[in-house]
Amino acid sequence: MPELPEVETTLRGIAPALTGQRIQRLLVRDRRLRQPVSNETEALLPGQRILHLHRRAKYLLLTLEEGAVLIHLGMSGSLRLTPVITDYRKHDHIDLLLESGLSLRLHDPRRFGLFQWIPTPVTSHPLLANLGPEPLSEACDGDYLYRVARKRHLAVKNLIMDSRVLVGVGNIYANEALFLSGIHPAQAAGSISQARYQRLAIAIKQVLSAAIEQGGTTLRDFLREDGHPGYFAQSLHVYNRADKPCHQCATPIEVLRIGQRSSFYCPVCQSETTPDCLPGARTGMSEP
DNA sequence: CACAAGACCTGGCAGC
DNA sequence: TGCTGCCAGGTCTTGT
Repeated sequence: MPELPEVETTLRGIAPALTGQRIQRLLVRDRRLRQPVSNETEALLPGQRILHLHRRAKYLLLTLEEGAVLIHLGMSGSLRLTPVITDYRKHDHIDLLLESGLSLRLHDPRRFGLFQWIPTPVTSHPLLANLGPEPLSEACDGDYLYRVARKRHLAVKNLIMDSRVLVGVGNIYANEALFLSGIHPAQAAGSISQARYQRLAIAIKQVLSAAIEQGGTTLRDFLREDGHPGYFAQSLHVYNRADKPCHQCATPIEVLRIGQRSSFYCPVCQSETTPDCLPGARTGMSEP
């Protein structure tokens, strides 16, 4: 599943093949994505040079001579480079053919992804204008989280998954970061101490960084098949581990619905009475 | 304004 | 074996 680390890994993987390349042709086999691929997109891409690529939240941005291409992988999307555009599979919706002969191909079974030309400056685009800070940036720290959580009553898990507050933290990493910082996912955001938010900020960075490092696995995958589950699963402490023993205290992991999403937690390590110092003993990634 | 729930879509899987 | 129904994921939209 494309979470931030996978998007970052994808970016690093495709950037060398795309940077500086001129787009020869855009082939749209199925325009029905989260937003239909616009006529503008089809008209404006061919002939333009890709100046550079970067990531914002889970969006990939290809900066062109005029405007940019905004790509999102949704829940099931993947990008890969292919030398042959005639050999395509089901759900290979888009091919962006480059002058090198390689093609950037979007594969997305559930079609929640996005592939759209947008004008510059991209930061004023509605989809990008209201995004919170990057979790790996200095702007994301305990003081910031504590500040935005003041007087908020929603579950802390929902707070850190709100893209206006913080981008890139999906369900898996929200669960993991809350475990590492000893916070119950349903606890009201405004009731959590500043010290605990310091731990949470560190845990978010830690879990995302670790996953990006393991992205090497994904990197190899996305050039061939779409790299599916399992690649980071070995490192997960709570996600998808209902009834299995907590890596820290052996208590069975519990599951709860918060904001329509499965939330996994250890009832002992993640309770309001868990002292701030207890999970601190964790080295981060105790081996399963 | 804050928050919750719904919608979108398909593949995979459990249960019959 | 095939059918039904549920679930997963991210984020925008709608409802309370």
